[in-house]
Amino acid sequence: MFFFCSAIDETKNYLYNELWKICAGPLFDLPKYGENIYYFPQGHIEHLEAYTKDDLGQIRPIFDIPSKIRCNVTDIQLKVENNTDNIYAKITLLPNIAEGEMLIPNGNQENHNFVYFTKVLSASDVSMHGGFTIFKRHAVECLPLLDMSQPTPTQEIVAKDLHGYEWRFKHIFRGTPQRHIFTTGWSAFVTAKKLVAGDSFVFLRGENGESLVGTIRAARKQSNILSSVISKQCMHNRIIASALNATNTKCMFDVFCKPRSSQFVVNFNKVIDGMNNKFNIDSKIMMRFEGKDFAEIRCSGTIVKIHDFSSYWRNSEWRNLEVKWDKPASIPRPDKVSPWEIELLAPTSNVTHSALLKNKRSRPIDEIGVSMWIPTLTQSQEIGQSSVNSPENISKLSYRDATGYSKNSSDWLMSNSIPTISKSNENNQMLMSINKKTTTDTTCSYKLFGVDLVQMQGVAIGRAVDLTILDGYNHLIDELDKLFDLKGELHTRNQWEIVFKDDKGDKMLVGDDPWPYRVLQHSEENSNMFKRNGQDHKIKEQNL
Amino acid sequence: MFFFCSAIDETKNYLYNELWKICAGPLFDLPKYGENIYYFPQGHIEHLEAYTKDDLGQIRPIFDIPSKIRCNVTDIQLKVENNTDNIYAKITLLPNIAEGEMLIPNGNQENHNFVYFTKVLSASDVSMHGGFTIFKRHAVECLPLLDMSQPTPTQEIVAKDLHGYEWRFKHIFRGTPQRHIFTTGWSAFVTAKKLVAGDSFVFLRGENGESLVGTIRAARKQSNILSSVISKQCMHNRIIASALNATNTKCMFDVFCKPRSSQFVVNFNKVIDGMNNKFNIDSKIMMRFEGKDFAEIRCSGTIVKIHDFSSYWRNSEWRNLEVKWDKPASIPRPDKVSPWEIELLAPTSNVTHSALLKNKRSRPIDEIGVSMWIPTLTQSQEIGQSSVNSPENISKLSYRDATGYSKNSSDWLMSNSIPTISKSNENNQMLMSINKKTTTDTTCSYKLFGVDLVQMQGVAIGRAVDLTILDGYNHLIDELDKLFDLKGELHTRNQWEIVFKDDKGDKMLVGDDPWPYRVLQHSEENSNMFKRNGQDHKIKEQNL
DNA sequence: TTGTCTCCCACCGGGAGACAA
DNA sequence: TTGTCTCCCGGTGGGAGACAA
Repeated sequence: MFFFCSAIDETKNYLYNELWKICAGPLFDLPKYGENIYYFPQGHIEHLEAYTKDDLGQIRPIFDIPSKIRCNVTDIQLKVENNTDNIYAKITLLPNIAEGEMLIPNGNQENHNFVYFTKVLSASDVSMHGGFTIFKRHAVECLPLLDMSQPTPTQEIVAKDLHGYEWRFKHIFRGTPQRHIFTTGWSAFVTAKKLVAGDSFVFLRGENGESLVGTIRAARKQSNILSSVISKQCMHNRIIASALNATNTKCMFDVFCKPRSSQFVVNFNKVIDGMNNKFNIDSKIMMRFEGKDFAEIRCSGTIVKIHDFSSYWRNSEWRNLEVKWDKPASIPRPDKVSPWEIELLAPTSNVTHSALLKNKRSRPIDEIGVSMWIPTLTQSQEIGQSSVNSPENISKLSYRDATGYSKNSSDWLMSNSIPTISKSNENNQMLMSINKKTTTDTTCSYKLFGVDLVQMQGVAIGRAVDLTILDGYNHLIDELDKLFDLKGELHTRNQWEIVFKDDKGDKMLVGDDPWPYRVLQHSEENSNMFKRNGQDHKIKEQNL
Repeated sequence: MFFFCSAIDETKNYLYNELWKICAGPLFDLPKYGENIYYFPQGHIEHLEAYTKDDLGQIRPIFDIPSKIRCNVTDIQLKVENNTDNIYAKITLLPNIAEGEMLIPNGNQENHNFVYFTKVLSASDVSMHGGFTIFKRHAVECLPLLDMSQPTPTQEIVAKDLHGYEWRFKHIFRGTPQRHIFTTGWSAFVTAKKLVAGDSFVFLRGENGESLVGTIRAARKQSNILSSVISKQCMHNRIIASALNATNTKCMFDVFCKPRSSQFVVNFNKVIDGMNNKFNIDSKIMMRFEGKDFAEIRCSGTIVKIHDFSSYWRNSEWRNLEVKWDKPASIPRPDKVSPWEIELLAPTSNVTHSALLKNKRSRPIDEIGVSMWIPTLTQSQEIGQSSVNSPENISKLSYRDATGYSKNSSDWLMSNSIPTISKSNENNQMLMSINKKTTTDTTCSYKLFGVDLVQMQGVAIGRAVDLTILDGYNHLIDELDKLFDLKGELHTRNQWEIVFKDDKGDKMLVGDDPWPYRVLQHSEENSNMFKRNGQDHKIKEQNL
């Protein structure tokens, strides 16, 4: 059976959204409310065709509709299929008549803290006998603390899934050597969710103690083949009708997007930037993919053909570049890509420079291949019975990628036109200042990603903030507030200002530029995801 | 999940079709190849709406399309949903331009024999402990004989379902008192098919020993809600597009029909006849429904309103009659019906007569209410160890309905314009003659439905044929052949002719008129269906 | 630290007759 | 004849430590 059903509304709190985004993976580009996007009917058809078994061949659109339609996002609903736990987004699009962005209602996007972990399930985890082994780190950081004075400490974990259905797990600390295990309740979960080894389990715990669980299936065969009643022809008609309607009447219409499938709703600027790139035959390009265990992998290739227009869509840029990939890969890769999906690799510094000037979002890449974040956890991570909720216990989780290249932060910084942190200038200092407004230029500086020194009001305090684990300005401010025990004063911004300053002295106020949307993703040596973000165990002490 | 999938082709033998028809129930009017029908887009929308959860309210069709479209049936495929066992028919329709019937390829519709039973499952049948109790009659007549010399006779029954999947049941005769039980394998079947008490189990056994099993769900909540991705709007568009296309281009199109839902493909003559009826306010009418346990029940009512046209469809006769039912019923009944769904009850004999003249398909009804076939099984039905495959053992299964009114045969006979067998003339003689062609008018006559005398070549032999258990002429000829041990001579028709003759001496040759399509259905005191048709135990001896 | 194995035993569910409707 | 009950017992599967990677 193949049911779509919206999740129960009560569950759609911030945790629900966070879980949804974790399940969607880091490469899924969820648009924001009010965002200016391009809708590609051609990509929409391609998207839906992935879910039909009957291949009737390419159907020529009857009507002369544009290959892309500029729209504003007027609604986003994060949903989940009832029986498969597959997630999808219902996105409402309004074709925009006038240029420019919509006025976005500045919803009070409250800042919530949570912790989460994901684990790729082992054969034992899904085996008939026994339960689910929780990594010690995950248990310590994401589960309520057990009463270790007991001989075999036990508690019941209650967590809802995306449907709002409640699951109960017995969390026990036993065995020789001792370990954290989910026993009673786990088997039912595995059976109900039809989990197999290689699938992933996601556990989230919010600041109020509320817990959510989710699943991410390993890239297996697409099991959601649509009913034959809903023919390919019908889907085509539906899409063409929507697109026609959109261009003619400028009425809102809904599209349904699934992660790990054709992304036919793309940010307007991203499309424009991508098309501005001068791709030629033999251009070297790079594209990001989701590899095994949700790690982002980058593949380089060469453009071998450029289709000026599709046979059926006039002047379509959708997958108009044919690419030959440099190396074979275990993941499926398309041979035709769209300009905005890839980055141009500059063969000469000359071209690199022009590309940088033309497209501020592109950046030079030092090394092509897997560029994963390797966590360098300190020994102090072992948390004992002591309270972890005081500023004194706040410490740093330092992540550094294999190349020393601060990927996520550079994305963010580059969008602010601040010089790139890359291998070539990894020793530059990037300062973030929190200045008391009454005072002048005494700054506290933060060592970002283990690169910079840390000061506050001129006093070096040797603490760092990992931007990669933060989701936005409010979150950052929260962290800083807690870091210095400012008791919320930073939030009001009456007494403090937060300034970013690079090594050349250029400054920018926090909030001047949008925090880029991204689902953070850290891959570890065993490729399990881990995110550290919560209230109780948020930031741990680091000895400098 | 909600998958449609065509059954494996190998299973689509005659038994598959018979099982499908049994599951569809007696009221489902499956069209025939080449049949002239009316397609009602309005009814199609209503049909599909029954499977959508979102009620967006009535959507006004944009285009001006006719409320009914005359078509020929060019293909019929009997299908089954993969996970629910719900059956549906894919019917290909060709809008007909010229009047008249299509030339129907006279496919060699081979005559096959089979036996079957259905049982409404008791709480014990689906309970955790134990198996499925088979009624003794069903076991004796439909299952291979057990070796009763054993202390606990046992055999394995292997049967395929509509998907071609093979199920194995241990058939054992045990207990005190002894009874036939399916044990091993039954529980798995119940679990897999998600059967609950009240659902029905169907077992079919063909002449070659092949067995099929099926399920009929009790009228429960419709569980097949379509995906929200497939919106109501999309379905409407699809139907309107199909209908538009049909009227404009005269191209073939497919529709999917489900039993026990709006019948939007209706025989052309049935529609015309229905519309020819002069329905007025306060007209008394009768309509057939499927009651509990698939028994046909008849409900009488009064027309309280006639809509001359629908708001959205011009001159639509679809459900244009509003009915107030005389008595409350446990089954859901529509308050709006279409003329061809109901029969006009004549308040005066005058009107009755005119109705009969106008519409040869209508007939007077003696009694409103349940008119079920009550089997009058003879004691000789107890089959022992003796061979049952010889003509000597052939006997009669006599069915007679509660009113003495030979329902099925009268349908058939009336369509041949031979005087009605009804309560008023139940003592009339209806003769079927098998004449050796070389001889003249010495006839053998058969007592039909226990009314007539039996002769052959002028010799009374006191045997009868129950037309209600036969599916066509070939089947009839088979039975007669076996009845008189003619060793296939009847089939060649070289030496014999088969003639129907009524009490006024009117004759008709067998084969002159199409055997009416019908799924035979006999309801018993416990309302379980039973059909007696097989080879091994086909017709049993009757002492006259 | 964590994956896998095997052992153990409680419990579930299939299969039987008892008994009554 | 057939529906329901209870009893019985064997297999399954959840839960435990052992042990190795």
